[in-house]
Amino acid sequence: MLTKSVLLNRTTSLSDAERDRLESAIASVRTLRAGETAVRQDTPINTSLLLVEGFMTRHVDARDGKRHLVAVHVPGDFVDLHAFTLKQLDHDVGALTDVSVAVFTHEALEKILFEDATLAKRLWFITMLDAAQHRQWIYRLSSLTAQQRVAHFLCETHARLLAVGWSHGHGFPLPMTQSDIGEVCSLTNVHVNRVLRDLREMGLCQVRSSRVQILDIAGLVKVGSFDPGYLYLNAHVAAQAVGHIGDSHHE
Amino acid sequence: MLTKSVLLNRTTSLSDAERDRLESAIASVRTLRAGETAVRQDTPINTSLLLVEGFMTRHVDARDGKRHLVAVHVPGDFVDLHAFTLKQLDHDVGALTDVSVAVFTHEALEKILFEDATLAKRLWFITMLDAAQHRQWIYRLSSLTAQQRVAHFLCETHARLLAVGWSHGHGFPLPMTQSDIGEVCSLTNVHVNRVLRDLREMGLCQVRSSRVQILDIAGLVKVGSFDPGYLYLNAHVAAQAVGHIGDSHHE
DNA sequence: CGCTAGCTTGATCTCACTCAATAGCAGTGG
DNA sequence: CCACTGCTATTGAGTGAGATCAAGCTAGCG
Repeated sequence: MLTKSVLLNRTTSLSDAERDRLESAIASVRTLRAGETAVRQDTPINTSLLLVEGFMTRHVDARDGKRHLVAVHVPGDFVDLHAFTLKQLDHDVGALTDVSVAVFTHEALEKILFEDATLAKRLWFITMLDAAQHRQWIYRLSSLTAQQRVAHFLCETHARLLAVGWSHGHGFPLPMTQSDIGEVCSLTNVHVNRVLRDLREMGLCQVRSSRVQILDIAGLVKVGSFDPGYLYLNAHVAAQAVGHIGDSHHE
Repeated sequence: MLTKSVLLNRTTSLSDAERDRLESAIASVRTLRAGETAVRQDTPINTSLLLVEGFMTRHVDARDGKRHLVAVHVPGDFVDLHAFTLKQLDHDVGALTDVSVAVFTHEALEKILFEDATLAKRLWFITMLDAAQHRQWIYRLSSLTAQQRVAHFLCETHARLLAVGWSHGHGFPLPMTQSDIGEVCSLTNVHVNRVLRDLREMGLCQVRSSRVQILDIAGLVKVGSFDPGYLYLNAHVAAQAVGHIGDSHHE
């Protein structure tokens, strides 16, 4: 089953029994079209979604109609597990591409919480990873320049996709427009464009139509001041994410 | 006991039994001097701290020596409960004032997780509140101007202090320098100074030496586009936080 | 073929930063 | 008591990174 491998990749230390348990808690698998809103702000919900395939976003809408992303989700992410305790969200969840998601009822999660504290702690951990990423996004917005922010975001996304096998070190899918990237880094689409040109001319990476090609990961990491510690990756993936492992070891 | 009332205020829906249970899990109470670092980044820890008295911060250090706050903690906050699952933090925790903190061993928390799933879920919820605040900080940095950011931060802090009885609607303690506020809002101390002057001249609030006096909460809320939904407060406090309850009802 | 969404480049503007100087105030020590 | 130090607050002048405005380009698609 597809979800199984996704769960395996994401939370590496999950035991077989735990994976089985989680998988059997899946109520259904839904698909959404690109652009659809999966969960709307301030709406009571009693399910949480695990992203199986595709990309999703979480974003807050500003009063003036602008929006800002607070998270980009890749396959294997539990996109709104935090709703299990919050019961309603302070932001929207949307599909960036056509996606398929595994639906967990909160009832089923409650059962896990009461019957398998170890697994519950893992789920809690997953939501804490999310918070750690939020903190890094705060750091990115507060302390980095436009060029550094974009580089940092690309490094982060690359690292996370590496962890789930969606990148092999040389490039990865990124189904986002330059305006979308702007909504992550708090930049206008115009300025994102200029920054991407700079990164290209510096020989670091090429970003075009839904795909990022990495030319010099170590350089990109340096420009973005990227340190993957906050992603709590295993050492091997972390090393690869910052370019400390030669590409020749892989594929 | 002091901690009891703090716990009561913060998580309103805690039952007596749960409060007792939590309180009995306290291993010790420590004090720290203003400026001390309670928890250092990337250092393995096996305790979590509940702030009983005083103010604390969580901050990430940038490469260039600058730092940026990712959270300001008020009495009643579980400042590093997230360490229970993460085991080491991606940021520092420091004391803004002299503080006293209740120490919980992760062993004791583990016991709660295994024996009292309902209480464990409340603790999980508390960590999710934290994440919700992180998201709002991202929104603040990305979508608001300097003036709006400062107003928003003041509204947030006021709302949180209202919830724990440290504000009565007209003012509250805020032991932060203008540079500290700058590290929250990603502004220089010089600009924070100008913004505070503006807010004063607009008749909204006065911020001086560790104390904020609120002159027009509704106006401040409006300037900061503040909506306390993300704090998940009870309706009464939320209404008071945005100035929808006349002051005459209180004190 | 025309339409639309996304990408690209140039010119101008502005909000907040930087640099700089002064003032107030608490603590400290002679 | 005053001199001295250090930290915080305040105000002014000049600067710059990124926004805004505007125009043209490219490519997919009905």
